[in-house]
Amino acid sequence: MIKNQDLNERSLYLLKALVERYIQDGQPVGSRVLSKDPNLKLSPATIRNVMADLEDMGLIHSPHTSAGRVPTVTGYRLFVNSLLTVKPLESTELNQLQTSLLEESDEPGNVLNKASKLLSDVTKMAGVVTLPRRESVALRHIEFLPMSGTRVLVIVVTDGQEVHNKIIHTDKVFSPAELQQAANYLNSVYAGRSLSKIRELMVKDMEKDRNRVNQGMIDAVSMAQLTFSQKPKEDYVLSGETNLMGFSELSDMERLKQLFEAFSQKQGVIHLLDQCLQADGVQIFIGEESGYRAFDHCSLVTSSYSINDEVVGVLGVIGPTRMAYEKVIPFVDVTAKLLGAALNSK
Amino acid sequence: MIKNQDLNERSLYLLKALVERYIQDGQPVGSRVLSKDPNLKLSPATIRNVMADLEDMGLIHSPHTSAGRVPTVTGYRLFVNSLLTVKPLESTELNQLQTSLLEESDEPGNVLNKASKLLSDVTKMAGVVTLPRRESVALRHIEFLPMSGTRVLVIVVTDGQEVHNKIIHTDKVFSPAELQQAANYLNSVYAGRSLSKIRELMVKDMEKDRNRVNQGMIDAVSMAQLTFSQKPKEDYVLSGETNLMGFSELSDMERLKQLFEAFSQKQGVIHLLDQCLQADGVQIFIGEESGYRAFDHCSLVTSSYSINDEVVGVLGVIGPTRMAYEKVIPFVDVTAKLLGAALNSK
DNA sequence: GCTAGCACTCTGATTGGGAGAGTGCTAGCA
DNA sequence: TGCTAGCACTCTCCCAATCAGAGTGCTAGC
Repeated sequence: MIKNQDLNERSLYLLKALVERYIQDGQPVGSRVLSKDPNLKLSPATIRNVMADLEDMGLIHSPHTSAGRVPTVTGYRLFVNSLLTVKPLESTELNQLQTSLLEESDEPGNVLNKASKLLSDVTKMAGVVTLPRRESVALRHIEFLPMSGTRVLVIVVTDGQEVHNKIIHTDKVFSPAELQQAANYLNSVYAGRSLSKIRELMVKDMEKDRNRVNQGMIDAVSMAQLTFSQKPKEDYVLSGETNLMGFSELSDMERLKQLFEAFSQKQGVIHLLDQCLQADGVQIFIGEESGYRAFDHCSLVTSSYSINDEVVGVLGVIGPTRMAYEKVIPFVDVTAKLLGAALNSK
Repeated sequence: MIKNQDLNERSLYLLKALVERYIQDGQPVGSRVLSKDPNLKLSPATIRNVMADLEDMGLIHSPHTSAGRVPTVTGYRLFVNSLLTVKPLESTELNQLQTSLLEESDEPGNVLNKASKLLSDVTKMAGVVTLPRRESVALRHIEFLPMSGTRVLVIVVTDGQEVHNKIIHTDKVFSPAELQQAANYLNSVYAGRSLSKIRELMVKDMEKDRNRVNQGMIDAVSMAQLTFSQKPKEDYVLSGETNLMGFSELSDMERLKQLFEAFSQKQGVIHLLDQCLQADGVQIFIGEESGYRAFDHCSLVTSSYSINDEVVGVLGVIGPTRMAYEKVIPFVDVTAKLLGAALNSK
């Protein structure tokens, strides 16, 4: 990896100017243009020499002989890591964000939608927000409804403002009253705990109270186990995909198709986003760095968000590698914090 | 409107051949090509004369002087209305459809997903299925959960395999027990009725039993009214949008963007689909016929589907005007019937 | 009423030239 | 040694011209 020590200050400044310029107008940047930089009192010829060095180091590259230079992924990376001067949000913008996220809404789960839309609207790129991981989120309420035969509809309400439902197949047929009883039992004992905790507790409780266990409790627990046994399907909310169709770097239909297919297949994207769960603060994938072909010509700026100090999800922005990182990064950062706050306060 | 009486048999046959040919290979069809049709023993020159007539009537048109002919919307319309020879599904295909739709799944609402995916997979275009209208679907279960302050989370389970939830704001703060009671009351009295019926009944019941009404009932009914007062947001499941990116007639990025924006804004598309709720059997919009700019270069083949003999939703296929109507039409028709059956049987 | 023939038109692919932009290299200057 | 001026070179983009191919409309004749 290239560190900034490997380059003198002038080269770094030149790289910075070049990347900024390229991000601004999307054209390969030539030596003449850069020579006009007031901080850089150099002739085009000198700049060409420096650029040749940068090219040797793989930081920039020229599409063809007479076409100025364009940053490579490595170039962007160096830029983002050490040259970028982040523009913090203005307080008015921040207030606006805050109010629009905290605004009341009559549908649970809508905060996520709003966050996603916010991300895409502000950046004019695509916004994405993963649903809070059910695992680490507290159970608020569980409910069993009889369907035909041994099929039972389970409704799980969690702290993350989410209502999940699935169908389980029980061993025997339960009466509505029995189901009600089971739900009551589970609600009274386990509400407020995280799902992973609950799973753990259930085993212990059954062991410990073995002698005081009755059939109703066994039924209740076995139904809960059926419900929580499989990992819940992770999912995300995406918005502003269509914004991506406006970018010339994504105008290749085949590429665009692959990108959109990735969006609708979801698992690939989820896997990518999951990698950001661990990371602290803003995480960035530039171009091929994501290792995911469909995203080769995109960058992804993400940040995780938390409910009650526990990281539960990731949100971010997807756009062309040529994006205004200095604005997007702080924006994603703030939005993640605000979303966490919005989910906490409920 | 042009009727087939206005044209002699030969012209009609020629139009049919032309449309079929154009659908097959997407190139403007010239007189030479059609003259090779074994049923049409005519020289290219004669065919040109006939084509000139068809062009005068607005049924076909040529992109430029030396480029063969292409059907216009009116041409397609005549073709679809009276010339089309529909290919019924083979029984093996039908069985396959049936099994894949009836297949068990552990998530409610998944049948709709599957239907949509089926539509897109088979046709290689986009598939769409509207969610069953809650209005005309029976209430199975209602549940109130307290949130902070006067906010109450309402969960409504309907016959259409759907779990809906929304947040209402009550006038006063209710205890969990009161909420439970209210739900119990509503479930015992109104379960099994359609929502529109329930709304009607609630008013009557309150009038009739005025003397026997207690506070609990009033609370229950007022909460139900809060829940059912607004028209529920209609929605649909879309799949295979990306298939549309492969069609040359939709390769214009601006157009494509508008189409995809329409998909994600939803209301326009919903409005369009709603028009098919009334109609019996398969309904087709060709190109501009839909009156919706974003769909100008698309056709929409739809059919309504029913639960318990009541029409509750619409499903269909979206693709370029140049599509294999003779296959798509019966397929959409059958899928709608199968989906109805799948929803009924649960 | 059908067809053969012909002039005409339009597209699309190919070619060549010229303007513009930007480069690499070299030689000279501080 | 580092910077710069100058110059030849290369590549793209745009334009115009050309040409083959496809398909038409029209006319005259069967």
